[in-house]
Amino acid sequence: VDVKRYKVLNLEKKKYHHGDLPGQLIEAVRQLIERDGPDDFKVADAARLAGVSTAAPYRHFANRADLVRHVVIAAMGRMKEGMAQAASSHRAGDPGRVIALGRSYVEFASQEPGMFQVMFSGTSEHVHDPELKALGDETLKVVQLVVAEHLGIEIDAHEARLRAYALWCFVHGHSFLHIDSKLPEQFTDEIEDELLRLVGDAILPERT
Amino acid sequence: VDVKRYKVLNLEKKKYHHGDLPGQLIEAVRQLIERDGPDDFKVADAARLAGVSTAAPYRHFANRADLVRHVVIAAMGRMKEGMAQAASSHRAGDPGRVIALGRSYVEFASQEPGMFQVMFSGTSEHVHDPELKALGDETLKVVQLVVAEHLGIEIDAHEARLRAYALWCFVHGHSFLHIDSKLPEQFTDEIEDELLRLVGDAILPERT
DNA sequence: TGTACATCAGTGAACGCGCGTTCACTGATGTAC
DNA sequence: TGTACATCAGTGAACGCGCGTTCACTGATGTAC
Repeated sequence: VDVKRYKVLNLEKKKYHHGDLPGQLIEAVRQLIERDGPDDFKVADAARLAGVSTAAPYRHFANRADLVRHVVIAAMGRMKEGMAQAASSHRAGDPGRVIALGRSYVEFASQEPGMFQVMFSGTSEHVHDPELKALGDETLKVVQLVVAEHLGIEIDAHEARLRAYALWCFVHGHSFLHIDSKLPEQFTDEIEDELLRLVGDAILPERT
Repeated sequence: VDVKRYKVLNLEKKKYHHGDLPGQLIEAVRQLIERDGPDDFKVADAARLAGVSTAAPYRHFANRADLVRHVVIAAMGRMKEGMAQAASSHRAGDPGRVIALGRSYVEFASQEPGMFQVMFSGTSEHVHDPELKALGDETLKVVQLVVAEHLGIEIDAHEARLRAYALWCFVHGHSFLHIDSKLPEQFTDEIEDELLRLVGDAILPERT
């Protein structure tokens, strides 16, 4: 793999002290995960991409897993941010709101497929990290809130939770199938739209 | 990891020639994938588990990836089998049929979580294998057929395909979230039932 | 039915390489006085 | 304001280990005659 083709992130005149190496390593890993696949990036590549020696990362991260953890936290933040924004760009009653929320999720997954897999890769270590769990829960909360408002019921109502989870499953599954290019042939953007609307409507029926 | 705790698969009196080493290696890998995680099994462990030397597998499989490929093919077959059986255990009009189909999918995922991940692990090599793709398509066909019959329309109708895919997304997503133990707290079997019925009904409305 | 031989399916040991991580070091920066 | 010193953030090289894979081999099996 030709790393040299990637421009070194640290563009300014090469200083001995780096400025924000942790941040740039995280960004480097983000890029490498997309380039090489969920778990195939090399710490050394990340270092090179950030323009430092292969030993430098260990001044800031205990080990590879620790680095990944920080990368995932950053990604979760981005995702939650995107969803919160989608939700806040529609009024509470707006039927397009749920669609926008779902689309935001799917979009994240297709823009950062590698990262998406890292975030939801089952038996991976970081599943039980409390910080990550908290972030995940907050994101789910966003969905639950939107659903509850749509249905005009309490956020903690059984119905709200159930339907929110159903929607989550759907976008999650679609995201994965999309990433794995397991979707049926001729799956155009229009069909995706139709799909989102169909499911949104089915699970959160229009209030009349 | 203590391999010795696992009984060697080849129980009969140790013969030099093995009988069905390829099959037993595939079975060994299946077990190891569940034990060690989607991509963490060692070829050497599989060999030990089958009671042969570490070099033996290479008499039957070109390399590790080739072995995995065969393992996945077998798993896909199992999955398809399970779904076909679920479908055939209900009459065409039965509204419980779709539920049974979905449950079969989710059940597979929770019984073989590691394998499920290997089968649907995104950027992994075997995605573009024609034999695997064919198997996957056949499985999707099962779902499409059931959906089409439920709706009383042609299997290739746009509506049938769309709703079949929507259901697929749902069970797929739920399976993954389940595996990643990302499901909301207190998610009992009863709630799962309720969920399946809710979604089934929403996407394939009862004909009245 | 017995022997010669090709072939197949194993073995045990070692090889090799990729890559995470450590080590002894050095250059830069901040603070005390 | 200048110098001494602690501390921090880098470097380049090497280490070490896990594991897939190969190698030269040997034991078992099937077939020809």
